[in-house]
Amino acid sequence: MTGAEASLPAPPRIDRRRAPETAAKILDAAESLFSLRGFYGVSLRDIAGAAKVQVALTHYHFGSKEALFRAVVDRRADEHVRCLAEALDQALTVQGSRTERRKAIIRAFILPIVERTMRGGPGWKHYIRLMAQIANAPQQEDYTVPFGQHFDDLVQSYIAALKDLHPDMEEGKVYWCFFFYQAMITHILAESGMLDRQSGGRFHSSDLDAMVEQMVDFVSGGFLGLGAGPD
Amino acid sequence: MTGAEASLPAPPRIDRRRAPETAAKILDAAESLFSLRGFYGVSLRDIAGAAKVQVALTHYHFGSKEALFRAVVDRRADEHVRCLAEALDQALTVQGSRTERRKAIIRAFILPIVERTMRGGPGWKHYIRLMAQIANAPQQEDYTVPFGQHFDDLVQSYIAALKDLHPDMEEGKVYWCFFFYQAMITHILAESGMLDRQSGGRFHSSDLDAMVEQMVDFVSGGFLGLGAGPD
DNA sequence: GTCTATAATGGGATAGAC
DNA sequence: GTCTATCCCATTATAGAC
Repeated sequence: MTGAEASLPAPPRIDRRRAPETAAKILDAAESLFSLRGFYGVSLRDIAGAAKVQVALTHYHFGSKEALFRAVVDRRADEHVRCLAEALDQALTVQGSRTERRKAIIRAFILPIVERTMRGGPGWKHYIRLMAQIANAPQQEDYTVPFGQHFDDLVQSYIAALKDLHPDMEEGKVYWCFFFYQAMITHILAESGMLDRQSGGRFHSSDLDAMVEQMVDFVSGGFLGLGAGPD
Repeated sequence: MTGAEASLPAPPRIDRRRAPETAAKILDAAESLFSLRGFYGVSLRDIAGAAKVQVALTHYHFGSKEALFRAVVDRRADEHVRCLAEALDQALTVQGSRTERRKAIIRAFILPIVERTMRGGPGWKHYIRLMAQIANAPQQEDYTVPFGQHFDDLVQSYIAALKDLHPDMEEGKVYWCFFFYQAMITHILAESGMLDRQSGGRFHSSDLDAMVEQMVDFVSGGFLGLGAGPD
């Protein structure tokens, strides 16, 4: 494959540093593979192979497998969190009935994620799937730590907004509602294909646009089921 | 426990096979470890170490790592599925308003699982967590196959019951509701600790008894949000 | 600073002892 | 039929070439 490397006149240091993008290629490959098979299901060889670089370059650029995993999360985390925070801010300006305002907050949590999954390019799609997988990991595996740091305080502001909107609800029930909502999102974004199988192919969990409004209505109804008062 | 087997006059092939329980010990250890770290996150050495048997015995008794994983699932799958089927049958005998009947079906899906998790002993707890982890695995990883086989047709009967109860709902919306419900359950049973962190320890996702009724009310409300008609 | 060659360990699986 | 000693390869990590 590397045939004809016979005559090499004098290429001094012509393309020294031909790897400004090596680290990015490794990150892209790691993001994609980790999101599909999890931290343990992917080896550095798999990642290096997909990125078409030497195995040990993963080590050179990131230090260890766990550090690489963290780097994958960190690359997009700031934008991810900031974007959700902005969506919440905007939702809080919505006027209307309590149901309308509740749905606005609910939608503000799922829509930025779905938007990035569907229209942010493959990298974002993989990143979101990876987030879902981290959130699903039982207990506090070492590698899941970065996710909690970036995310949990943002969730607090969503819950606070929903508490303000429902002073009549028991505080605990607001927590349960949002917890159930997050659980739905987490599972769905992991793209397990469950709906696809069980509906015999008639509906697809990857039809995220169609899903968002169903989900908003379902969760809003769930709040009513747990005691949210009338408009 | 089986102490005092001293005087055995003529034990021809008496304790040949002193390992009737070796396989069970391996299964128990595998069940526990797989449920915590997934298929890839556990090595046969880990399992053998936890079971206090030689590494290669896992191979002797089960043939391969993947076959062992299947064996773990298969051991309890029949009882698991049968128990859910019975719960559905019983729920369908409930009389009352449509909301009451809907909640009965919803409860019949989560309650048998929670019962086994909480009061079926550690083995069941680990098994349920393992089921959740399989359901969360993206796409069709090889090792996830057994789960789908055992489970999907059972889900069909739940969906059919809910369709019967809601002839006024669009068929697709019933699918979405049940899909959302399953997603919630799946994530929660994986025990991610998300609620525990985000509520500052005030509520625990491991308080399953407290959770069941919240969940039933939430999901029932979700059906209303997606167009289920009045009682 | 960037990459290649190589080490040291842990992985699943097997051949043969009892 | 049950278990032990061993194999070969994949894995992460490092030491040193450019």
